[in-house]
Amino acid sequence: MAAQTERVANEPVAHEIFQALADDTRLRCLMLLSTHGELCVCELVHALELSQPKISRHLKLLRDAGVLADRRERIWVYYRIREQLPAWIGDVINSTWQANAQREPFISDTQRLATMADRPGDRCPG
Amino acid sequence: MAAQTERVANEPVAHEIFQALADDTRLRCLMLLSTHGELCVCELVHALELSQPKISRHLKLLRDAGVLADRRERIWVYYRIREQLPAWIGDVINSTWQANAQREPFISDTQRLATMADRPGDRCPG
DNA sequence: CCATTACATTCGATAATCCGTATATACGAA
DNA sequence: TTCGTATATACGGATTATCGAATGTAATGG
Repeated sequence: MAAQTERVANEPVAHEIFQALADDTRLRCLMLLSTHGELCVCELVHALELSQPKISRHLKLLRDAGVLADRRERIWVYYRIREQLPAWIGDVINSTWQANAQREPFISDTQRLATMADRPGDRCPG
Repeated sequence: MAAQTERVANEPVAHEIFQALADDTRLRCLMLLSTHGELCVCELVHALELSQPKISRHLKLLRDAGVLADRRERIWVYYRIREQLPAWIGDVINSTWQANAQREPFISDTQRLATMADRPGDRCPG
């Protein structure tokens, strides 16, 4: 009798996926995540040079759209591309990365992330 | 001295492409065009069962985004996916079609197009 | 307890998007 | 020229997106 309210995690509707990718900030986050596996909010804030609330809002939207998953570890929240993401969406993300990784703003985002000091994941900070 | 106003048809920015695909009507048009090569406005109006101004507006947006090209033949205007479209965008469109062709509303759109009477391209109408 | 750091959310304003309706334009036939 | 069909555009209103600034919450350490 809960058929109406049951949440079966339907396949996402295509145009809603594209809407999730249709923003510069979200796409920049996604591009970094597509090659770095997992990143916490503060790493994305640093790499994109944008305000923390702005990044946070966009990550939430990507999570609600079913594209990202998150995980808290100590004080950090790590976002990643959802493992159960339909294959075609993964293909779209990968095609986009392949074709745009060498263009701005993705080059600079990648570089700023690479040269970021005191990243949470770093071992043996001392 | 016209460097500022020169139009070099730059590679489109990724998030702008996704924005063009981020609408149900536009995506439905694009899915039909991805398998039918060329369709005129009235065929899309029939297949999608939407108003002509609505279809027309969305086609214009896709053309302005660099995704579609158009061609007039007699009283009809045929739209098609632009040949010079960057490969990755073609890949995105094809992935989307492969993964969604068997879902609504794309099934019904395809069927209504197939059963449309008096299509402009038809030869020997008598 | 308090302070700090990381992250999330709310609020209010601005801007962008989308639509229906009405009208304009283009072409071909008579 | 006048009409009919096909397509494009303009207008106005409703909805939705996005943002900066401020505030709220969660975890850690002292």
